[in-house]
Amino acid sequence: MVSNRQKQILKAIIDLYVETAEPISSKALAEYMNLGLSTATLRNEMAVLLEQGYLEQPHTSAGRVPTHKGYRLYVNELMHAYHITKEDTEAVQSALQAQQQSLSPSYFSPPELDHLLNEASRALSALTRYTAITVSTKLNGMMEIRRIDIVICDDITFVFVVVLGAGVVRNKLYRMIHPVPRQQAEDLAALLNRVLAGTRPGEITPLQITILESTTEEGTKELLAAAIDFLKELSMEIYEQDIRLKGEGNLLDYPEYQDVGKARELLDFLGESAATSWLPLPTTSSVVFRIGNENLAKPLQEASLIVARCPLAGGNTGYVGIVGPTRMHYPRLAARLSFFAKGLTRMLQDIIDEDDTDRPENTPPPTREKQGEEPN
Amino acid sequence: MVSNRQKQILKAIIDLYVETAEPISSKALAEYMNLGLSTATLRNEMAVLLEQGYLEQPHTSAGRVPTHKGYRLYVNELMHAYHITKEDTEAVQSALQAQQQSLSPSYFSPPELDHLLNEASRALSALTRYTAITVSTKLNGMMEIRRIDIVICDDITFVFVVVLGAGVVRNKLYRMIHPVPRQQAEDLAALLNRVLAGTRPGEITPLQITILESTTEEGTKELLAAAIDFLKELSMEIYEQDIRLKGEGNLLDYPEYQDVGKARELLDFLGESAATSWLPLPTTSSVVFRIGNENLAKPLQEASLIVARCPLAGGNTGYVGIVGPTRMHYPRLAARLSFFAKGLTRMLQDIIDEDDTDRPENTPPPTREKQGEEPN
DNA sequence: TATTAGCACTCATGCTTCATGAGTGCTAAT
DNA sequence: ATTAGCACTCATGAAGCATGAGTGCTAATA
Repeated sequence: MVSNRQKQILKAIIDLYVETAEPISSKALAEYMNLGLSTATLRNEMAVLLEQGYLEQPHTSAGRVPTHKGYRLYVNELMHAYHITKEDTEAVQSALQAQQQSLSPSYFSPPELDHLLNEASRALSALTRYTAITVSTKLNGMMEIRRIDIVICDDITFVFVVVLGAGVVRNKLYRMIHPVPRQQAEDLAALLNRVLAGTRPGEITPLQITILESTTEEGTKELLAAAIDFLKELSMEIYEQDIRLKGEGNLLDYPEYQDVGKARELLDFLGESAATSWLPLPTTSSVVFRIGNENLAKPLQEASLIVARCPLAGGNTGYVGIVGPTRMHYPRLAARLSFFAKGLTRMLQDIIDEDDTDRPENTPPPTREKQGEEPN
Repeated sequence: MVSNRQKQILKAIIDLYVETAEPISSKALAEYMNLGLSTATLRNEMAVLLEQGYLEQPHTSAGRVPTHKGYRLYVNELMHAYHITKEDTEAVQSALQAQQQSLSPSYFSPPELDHLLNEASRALSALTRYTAITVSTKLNGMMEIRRIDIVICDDITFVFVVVLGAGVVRNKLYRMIHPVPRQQAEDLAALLNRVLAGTRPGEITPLQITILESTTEEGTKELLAAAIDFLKELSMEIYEQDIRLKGEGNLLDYPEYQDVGKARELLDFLGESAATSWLPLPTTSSVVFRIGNENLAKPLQEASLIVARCPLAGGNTGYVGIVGPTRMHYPRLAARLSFFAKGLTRMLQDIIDEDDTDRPENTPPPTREKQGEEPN
């Protein structure tokens, strides 16, 4: 049981500790809280919190430091909503706008998205002074195939080109063993369009495959197999995540990582890990925290993660987050992160909208439901 | 003037210092060199080298440490060629082969090259225990255009697809203000092929542009402008460099970067710098060194760079290198780097060759001169 | 003339000691 | 339930000191 007053004390300790990075004494706390309470009373309460595992002592005659459990209680119940300042707003917006300008309005390709998110990471790490993480799927699973084409290089070399929604284009070159006559390749392209246009790569049905296979003449079986291979690869990409880290050096600013050994351990882990297994991905629009030993990975045991969801074009989801020592200003960072994620979403939405507004009549209508939002 | 014996002493000091990371005393030197010379003699010689600026003393009663000037003399004149060990060879080869397997034989696209070089950087940093750098141009300037196609999405939306040598494909989506009839777009694609196939993107002549413009009818002027814009963008990419860094954390292993401030300065610089302005790019096949204060960038003043050239497909050039404290084993690292670069070149050459051997008859013959090498 | 033995001098390093004071836990008074 | 008071703990930093590795210089030696 934690009394209300104890919670207030815990909150004050954490707020103060986050600021000073030094163990909090009963005296400092009394001054900071400015209630009518004496240090002795606070010491008693602190002793209870210590007993319950919300605080710990570096050594007998030192102040108290929050434990991971303490931080957890803090983010769950105690922290105030942080109202981002005008400076925050402006910093985020100017950072995003700088990126937006570099995007040509009529064009949006995966490497460009990659570059954009790279820059966004950079901006985020500069903004928060922590190491920034962004995650996105390689391919947006909600985009349907608009068009498939086969570029014929020679009679055994073909490039499949798939144009998806929002101007995303993917291609892959295949080389056949047996030559394929030009006409047959063109026929196959037409067939692929007929059968697959309007479908999402992840949602191609066995029925469609069957139709393709049964309609295809003998000479293009190999080419069709290549096409199916390509589409399968595309559909895999929907589940592959791109992860980017920026501002690793920021960690070295914090007293927690003055020990080079600690810093190296974490930096190595972050550098090696292409996987997102250690990253909590929030399923709602709220920010998620993973504090200290809540992390399974050893190098993260003394670190915290804050991650926000960031809806990208057409129902796809990206994530932005930060890593740092457990002693971080959770409410402020959560607010900034959330604001940043929203800004990024809006910005990408703008681009997509621009691309989708004048959807032509001769392409199949989108099957997806639009979210009910006011048009821009 | 530096006598021969002084050079030998300098060499020994550097070799020993690289190993121990501690100032070298006359006694340690005498033991290490094992000539019949007394410590007093060595001290005299060391005093001369100190005077000449090849050595310095941390404090009066301490051993000697090589200066940047000392290292420079060392790499220029003193160091022995290092013969890489069997372990080195095997490590490099297994690292490269691991990558090679992940490449599908018939397919080679820019993101895949990017991924490959990323992995190569990783392998290099693991191999050398330094921070690895790889540089490549975004587009190989020697590849000629094999085919241009226009994928028609609707009457105002078009995707240009350019297939270059070695299976590299680029595309870009454009949106017109005025609709373009299907037939006209197809005509333009045919025209573009006729005029530009076989040309390198960087070598499109004003004459070719003129031909295109004069042949094009009024309705496709806008589309042609888009095409030219795209080609211009491609030709720009030839001069844009992609730079990748891996293993930043390795730096923290060295005593030189135990000071977090120093480490942060360098890591920040490396993380920020997308530019290659600070990286020496060798013009010959030999390895280039940039030692300590030979670097203009302040954060690199205490660091050294070693860079090897790495010819990529078709006359294009990439670079691989490492960064670390000035105290590094120059001959060994140079040898490893050089070997690594050669391995990478050979591996990419294999892929390209495989792609070029069966060059079809119906594409124009290459205009480039082949280097006189035995076929694989 | 080149080398070396000898010696005084320097100075980083690590150890101990010591004083300081911030901070605690506990007890008894309010 | 709160608090004043007090003895106790212990990190911190300064000061002093011994140690010894390493030097520069001089004079002897080959």
